[in-house]
Amino acid sequence: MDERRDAQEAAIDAADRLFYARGIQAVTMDELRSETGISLKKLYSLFDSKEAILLAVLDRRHDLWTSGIARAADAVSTPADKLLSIYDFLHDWFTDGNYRGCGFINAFGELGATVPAVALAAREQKESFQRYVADLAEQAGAPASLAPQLAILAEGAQTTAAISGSADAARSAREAAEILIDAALRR
Amino acid sequence: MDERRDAQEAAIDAADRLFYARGIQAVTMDELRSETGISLKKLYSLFDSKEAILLAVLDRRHDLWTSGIARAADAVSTPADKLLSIYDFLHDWFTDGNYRGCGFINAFGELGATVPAVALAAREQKESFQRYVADLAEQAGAPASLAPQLAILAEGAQTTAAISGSADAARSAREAAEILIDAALRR
DNA sequence: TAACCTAGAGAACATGCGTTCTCTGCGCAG
DNA sequence: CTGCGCAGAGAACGCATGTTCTCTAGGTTA
Repeated sequence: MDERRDAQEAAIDAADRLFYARGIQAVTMDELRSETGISLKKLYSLFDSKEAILLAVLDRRHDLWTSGIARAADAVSTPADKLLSIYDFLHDWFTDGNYRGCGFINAFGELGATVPAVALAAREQKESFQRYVADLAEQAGAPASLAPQLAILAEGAQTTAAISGSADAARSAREAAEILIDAALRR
Repeated sequence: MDERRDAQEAAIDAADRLFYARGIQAVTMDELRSETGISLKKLYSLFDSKEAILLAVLDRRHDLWTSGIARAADAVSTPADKLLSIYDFLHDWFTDGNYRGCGFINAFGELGATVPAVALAAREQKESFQRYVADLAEQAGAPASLAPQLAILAEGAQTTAAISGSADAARSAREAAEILIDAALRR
């Protein structure tokens, strides 16, 4: 009987879409009900609270991000190319039409100060990404200073693309990353 | 009789502090009243709505940002050093204890999708910064590709510092900027 | 077939919030 | 000194929202 899981997944899916598109507090539980076709009673039997739904959404977003950059990395072979593939992944994301920034940064700005679990989820997501970049940079033989620089480029591209509405930031970040990687390996 | 202006400034000041520290929707008008000592009636005679207060807050934040980076730039002489001074300014900001990310990005994430004026204010702020960087990069004799890269580093440093709670991102961004500027001028 | 039980729908509740309304008290003119 | 007008404080309003409660319908067992 994992129709409970199915219902949870459907709710998380709809919540993710609504929260991301409009902001978390702008989405009411009633809207989530009409969007999913799941009654409020059922929603509250699947999750403890709206906050619990949000945390599940962030969890899933973390998984999607992780598998997305891993898939992009699988398409190339060297560690340096895997690092650069991050910005190609970002470019694809930016151009998908519904892009509105990093969901973790948005959630952090809106609720990070009042809901500690949200701040924690954002921190964990960013730390995990930093580790991913650091691992690849080490494999490429670069000094430890490179990884934070590349991660900052990825973060900056995300917010720049969100506010400008253009995907150009991904290209600029990739160019910058190429130069930084070159410089780090050249020495 | 510019005690009206004074009262407005005081309200904007308190609203900025509260909105920035906790998020906009987390701050009630009643809290703004008790924090400023200005009655609700008076607040609503000074501003049309809570949204109007927020827009005034963003306006002031834009002015403070602009004058802040200008002051940092005044301390050095070459265009390249002025570009690098941006990251020193960021480092000072990150270490001031109450740093919680870029106010425009936070406002954009929370309300950008539902309040068009907020999205507009964020876009204008970022465009203005991009122009500032582009002007300095041109004065330095760098190709047009440099400015977006440096702006992305600044944006990324802001979000990284916000979520990690550390000011290290400013140092990493400055190191990266030095390399990118060098590479852009060398060729 | 009948009694019981479970699960679900959505009405209801309590609270909180942006905004408005009313009443008080002070200053000033006559 | 008295009556008038105005600014301001904060109580009140109406609405929206997260959460809970009740009532119904369908299925299962004896």
